[in-house]
Parts: sequence; C-alpha cells; structure tokens
Amino acid sequence: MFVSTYESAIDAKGRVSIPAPFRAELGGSSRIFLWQALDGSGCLEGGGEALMAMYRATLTRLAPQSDVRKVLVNRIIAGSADLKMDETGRIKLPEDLCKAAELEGRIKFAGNMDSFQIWNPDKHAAYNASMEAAAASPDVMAAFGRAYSEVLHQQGAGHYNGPKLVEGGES
Amino acid sequence: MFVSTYESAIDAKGRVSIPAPFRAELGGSSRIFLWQALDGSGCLEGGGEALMAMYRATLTRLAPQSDVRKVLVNRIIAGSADLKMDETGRIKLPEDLCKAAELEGRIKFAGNMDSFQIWNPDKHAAYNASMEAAAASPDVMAAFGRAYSEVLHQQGAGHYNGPKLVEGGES
DNA sequence: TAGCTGCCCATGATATTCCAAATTTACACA
DNA sequence: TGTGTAAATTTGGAATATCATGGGCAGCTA
Repeated sequence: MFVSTYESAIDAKGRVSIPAPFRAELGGSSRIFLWQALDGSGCLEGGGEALMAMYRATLTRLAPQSDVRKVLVNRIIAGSADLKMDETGRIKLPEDLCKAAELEGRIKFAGNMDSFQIWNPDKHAAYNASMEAAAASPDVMAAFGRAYSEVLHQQGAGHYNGPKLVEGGES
Repeated sequence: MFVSTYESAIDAKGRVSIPAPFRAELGGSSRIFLWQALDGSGCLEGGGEALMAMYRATLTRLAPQSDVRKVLVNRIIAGSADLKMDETGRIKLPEDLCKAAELEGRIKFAGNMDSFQIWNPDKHAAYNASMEAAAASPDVMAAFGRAYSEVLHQQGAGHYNGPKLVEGGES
C-alpha cells in the first residue's frame, strides 16, 4: 500500500526520484504509469503494473461501448504516460503532464492506497487545509465509525459485533 | 488491545522507545504508522500493520470520490508516517508530526484500544481533566450502560449470568 | 551537429543498524 | 518483608548502509 507523503525535486534534466518506500511497493517492476487525476484536483495519479492490471480487469467488466468505459479508457489508458525507472529509481516526467499539474522545482508524492499522487507543493498544502477543515465535520467521523464497525463485524474480529452504534457511542 | 498509559522521552536524535507492552501488541511486526488524530485534540495516533489493514478495508468500503473517503485517505493514508522500529524498539518521530503535536522532551503513550496515542504531557493532563469532568455527566454512564447491555444480549449471554449483584455489594 | 535519452558512477546527507552501558523491573530466597 | 540476583528494558553513541541528487559519457534521433 502506498502510504505517507514524501517531497522530491525535479532536476535540471527533468528527472524525479521516486521515494524508496514507493519503489518497494512496485514489487521490483520498474514500470510506472502516470495520468491526470480524474477528480479535477489538478494532481497526477500513478501506479505500477499491478494497479494497471486491476484497472484493465475493471474496465473490461464495463460494457464495451458504454460512456463510462470510453471515458475511463480515454483518461486512464490513453491518457497515461508509460514510464520506466532508471537504475537509481528516477523517472522523467513528460512535459505535458508537468504542465497540466503545474509541476516545477519541488514536488510532493502522496500515498493513496493502491496508487500515489504527485502534487505541486502549494496546491497540496491548499488541498490539505481543505481536508483538515472537512475532517472537523462530525459527519465524517460518524461515517468512518460506521464503516469501521462494519469491517470489524465482517472479520469477526471479536470486537464490536453489532450492526449499529448505540446513541452516545460516538463522539 | 493497547491499554494503559506510559511515559517516555525523546532523545537527542528524535528517537523514542515504544513501551514494551505496546510493542507486544504489534504482533512481532516492526512497522508503525503515525498520524495526527482526526478529532482535533492535537495528539498523534498510531498503530501497526493490523490496524492499517483494517483502515484500508474500511476506506475501500467508502465511495471512491466521496468527501468522507478523500478526507480520511488524506489524513490517515497520505498523512501518516510509515516508520520502522529498530532492534531495541525505538522509532524516529518525524519533525513535522512532533511540531504539530508539540512534542518535545518527555511524551505520553496512551492506549486507545485498537490504536494508541502520543501526547504532549501537559496537553494530556488537560485532556484528562476535561474527561474527568465529563465523566460526571449522568448521560455518559447511561449511554455506556445501554451499549453494554446490548453487547451482552448480542453475545448470547442474555444478561448478567454471574453471582447475583447485591446493591452496594462491590467495594 | 545539436539535442535528447538512457546508463553509469560519485558524493553528501540522511537514516538505519549495531554495540554497550545504565536503569528499571521481576523473581527467588532468606 | 526485605534483599540479592537475574532478566528485561531503556538509554547513549558510533559504525554502517541507504537514498536523493548531481554530473559525465555514449548512442540515438532529428
């Protein structure tokens, strides 16, 4: 799983070091896919061969001529850069993606579970601030608590086994 | 389960010993995740691989582009530090997290069931005081009582099956 | 030929590992 | 109940390995 956030720099040749923990997550493969995030946040999203295999399987399940499939194939498959890390774990970021995500100088790699994101540091800081504000919402923690207790229930972990939280059980 | 509270110190290199009882709770794994608590209390929250696996399963259940999921992924996945204990059970606390939680010199580890917390001692004392005040509220014990009896019922225990409790019979 | 690309090595900074001493805790015995 | 011994844990510091980064060189392309 891609976890945590790391800062890195684009050197004079346009090269970027992939953080070592993320490299380890790629399972020895040196192939990296990069595309523009679909959520409009302006960052890039990336992953390795394992992620792309998952996406392929997912897209194959969608009806061939459906809009959903066409959109996702266009954005993720056609829109991806297919890059190869060098011996020291660096890739060369394509110009068009850099431009789209306003990447220049220093950048941030943020873990996103099965994929990772590449951010302009200023944009990332702004995004973090908006997320921090949203985290204060009771709804967010309530939704998390519900989902978490469902997972516990499913796994029979011997913790809380009930279908719902009792009033007063959440803060 | 992470239980009880322990005090520890940050050494000159920013290293901290994880209390031995908490290490035992990590099940032999030396990987530790740390992030800023979502409740705004200002402490750090942490756990091992088991907890992170639970969180991953939880987040995967939430709708991919929902605000709830984005907030939690940002705070817990991207926002956590991915640390490794050394042979003697120490981790190096990242500077940014120390700063965010105002950690310096001595710190407190507090058990939180599936996770643990790391506190600035002064803040922890203030938090304890506020909890003590809130514990006086009849609503708190009432809510606990309701939840507890539901659990008893769910687990097939029906109700209390042990020796009959006499009013005032416990010391 | 000029520019781009991939490949390689060098280096400083950082993080990790290892070793050893000091302190605390647990336990057995008187 | 107090004391001594052993074990475990917490510390401090140094050696080692890893990583991010800069630059050189050759080959390919335009």
